[in-house]
Amino acid sequence: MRLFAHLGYAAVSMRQIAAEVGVQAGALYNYTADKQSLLMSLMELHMQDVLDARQAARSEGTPLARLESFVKFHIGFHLARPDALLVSYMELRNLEPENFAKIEALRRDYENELERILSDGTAQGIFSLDDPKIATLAIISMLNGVVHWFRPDGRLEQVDIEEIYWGMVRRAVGATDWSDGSVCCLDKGAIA
Amino acid sequence: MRLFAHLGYAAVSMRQIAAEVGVQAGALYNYTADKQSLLMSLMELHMQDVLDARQAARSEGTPLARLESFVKFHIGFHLARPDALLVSYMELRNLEPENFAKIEALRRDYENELERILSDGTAQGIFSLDDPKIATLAIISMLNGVVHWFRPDGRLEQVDIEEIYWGMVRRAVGATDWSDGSVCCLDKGAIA
DNA sequence: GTCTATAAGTAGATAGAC
DNA sequence: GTCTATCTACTTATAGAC
Repeated sequence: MRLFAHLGYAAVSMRQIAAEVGVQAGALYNYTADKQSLLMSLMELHMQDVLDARQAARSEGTPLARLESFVKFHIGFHLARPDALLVSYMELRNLEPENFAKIEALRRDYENELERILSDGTAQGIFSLDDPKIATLAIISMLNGVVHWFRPDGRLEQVDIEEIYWGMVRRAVGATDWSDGSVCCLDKGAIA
Repeated sequence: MRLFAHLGYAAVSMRQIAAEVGVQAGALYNYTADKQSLLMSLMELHMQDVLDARQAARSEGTPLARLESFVKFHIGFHLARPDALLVSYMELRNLEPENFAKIEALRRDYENELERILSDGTAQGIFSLDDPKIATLAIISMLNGVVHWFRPDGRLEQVDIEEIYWGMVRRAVGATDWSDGSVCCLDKGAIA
């Protein structure tokens, strides 16, 4: 996973992988049918990991509370697995069509929760979104970007990063009902 | 550029590139010293393209106006060149160190404008951002995500997409002074 | 279950004819 | 300036000894 994340699937040879785990190339084939299966296993296990962890963490509540839970979960979960996130989003094009379809389905399951939250919140007038579908993709992209700059020994702790991103997402969706009692995005008339 | 964008630099052979442009592999070496130089040329020309176009389009004004200009420029420019954007952000790891440093410097020049806008707006109290540096990266990530789903023949026009993303960014930065006269992100006391 | 050796194919890059 | 042919190295994957 580390090699695929840093160098890319196509640029990594079975010999490099073997050297990294301390065996010769031939020995790898006792554990995987071929290189493609290895990539697929890594991605499938990770996606199942994400879905299971999210299932355990999700809870009912207002769309705003569910959104906060989702955003902080996504950041926190992937800050602990930056390589897996990089591979999951950058190596999709190296999956054979059948494998691609499976991973895409899992990814969609995961992202559907966010889309549902945004749709619910918009329907209830809690969020102000023109297009919850695109907002879903935009938010996921924004959150995923964290892996490109995050360093475990950097100036920010995980919780700081969760709060910064949560603040931006909360505002981006135009939430009108803030947990701290403040309000957002009223037009002039509403105030006057 | 199309091959690198869809298949990845490492997965594309010089023979494939030659076939795509209608020559034999050997003929390519009349135009590029080697494969790495070809990637570097593509990326460098694109980055210079972005910087030149942005230089021509940028204007003075409030941080909010400058932010709107930047966001819509970024979306519009890259919707016309999705392959170039994909390569610029996904093939950085395939650049040799010296080339990587050059491209990174150009990318930083470009993104520095956004960071400056966010810093200025925060200093003036127009935006509410905890960390303009991270907000810069978050916004760029969000905007770049558009290439993963955009299809020229899809349901949305370029201008629709610009507006949707601009709306999300405008709210994400916590802008208090809206061009249409509405306000955002006042706390309860300010209204009462 | 790991090794060495190797098969069969492809990679980037070059040489020299035309 | 493009071609064919080729060099050298490396690729994935397999075979068979231990």
